[in-house]
Amino acid sequence: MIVSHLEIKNDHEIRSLSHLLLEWYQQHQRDLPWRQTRDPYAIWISEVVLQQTRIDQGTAYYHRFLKRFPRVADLAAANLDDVLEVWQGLGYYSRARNLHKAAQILVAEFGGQCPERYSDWILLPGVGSYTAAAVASIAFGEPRAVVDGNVQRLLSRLWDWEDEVGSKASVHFYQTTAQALLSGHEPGMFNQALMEFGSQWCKPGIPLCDACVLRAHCRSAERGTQRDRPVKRRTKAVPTEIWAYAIVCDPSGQMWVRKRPEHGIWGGLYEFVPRALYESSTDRETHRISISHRLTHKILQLELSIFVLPDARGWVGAPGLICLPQSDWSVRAFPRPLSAALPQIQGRMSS
DNA sequence: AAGACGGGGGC
DNA sequence: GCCCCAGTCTT
Repeated sequence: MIVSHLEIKNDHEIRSLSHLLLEWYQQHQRDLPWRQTRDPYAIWISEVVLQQTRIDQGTAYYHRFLKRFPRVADLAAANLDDVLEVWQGLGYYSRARNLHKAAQILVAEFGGQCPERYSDWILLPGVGSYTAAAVASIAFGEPRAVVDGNVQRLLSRLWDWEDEVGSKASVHFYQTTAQALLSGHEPGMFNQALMEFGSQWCKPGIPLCDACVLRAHCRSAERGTQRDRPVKRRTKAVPTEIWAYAIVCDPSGQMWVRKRPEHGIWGGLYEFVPRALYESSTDRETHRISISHRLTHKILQLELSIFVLPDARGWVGAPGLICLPQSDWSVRAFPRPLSAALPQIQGRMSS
């Protein structure tokens, strides 16, 4: 007979674990901005900002986003370019596009109100099982367990779970185990306790096992397998691509740019003129800037060739290109490595 | 099940 | 240089 993994720890131990966790949380929880509100919109924004993003990096964006778009209706009514401008530099720009679209859906189909239930949240673009569970539990008390990277790490160690993250069995294990632990507790608080503990104590690499209140319940600590949990697929080699751009500009600060397509890398952001669109030119490049930029799945070797013309508008560009005065640079969202190069480009334009 | 999708920080 | 981060969507 197959024994459920939950039976490896009995009901009593499950209750003991969750109780210890909540006690730990009362002592160690951090004072984070989104813990000061019950506004589902603000909590939703915080969850999306924090997807695959460290709290230290995301916090400023959370404040900036809410200040610029305080309510659902403000976000829905905004231009996508303005939303992306606020999101600039944070990465995973589909999050901003999906937030914008979701806000418009809420206005059109939910009367401009945030839904309460997981089953409604999960319907929105950019809201997956984690975010739907987080908002429904934290803002509305729905007993729906969250499973994020912190929770996976913690649970994989407590049970010394050896299946690869992402496998069907693992998805089921993490979800049902977190849900069992949640049972009988205040959902929003418990979910945050679970994540906080994973983040602050059950860390990647070397966790704080010597001072861990759950140590007596941890199969991984018992076996010494902490470093190998959770089990992840081996990372593949990251290929390099060369992206060549022409900076077609003039001393007054005008510069040709174009908006990238909505889908794919840096979707909806602005970039310079692809070198291929300018290669018919007989102009000589005046400067060259090389930038290596590492993404998760590829390394971009950016080659920026600067062409300073007497008057940039004198060039007949290609379809889709626009000539931007310098005063408009800051209101267009550029990918990080390109925006970082702007000051250097500006320096070369006038010299 | 695997890959695309950013950028930054820790060691 | 490698890992990971309050993940989601597409193929």
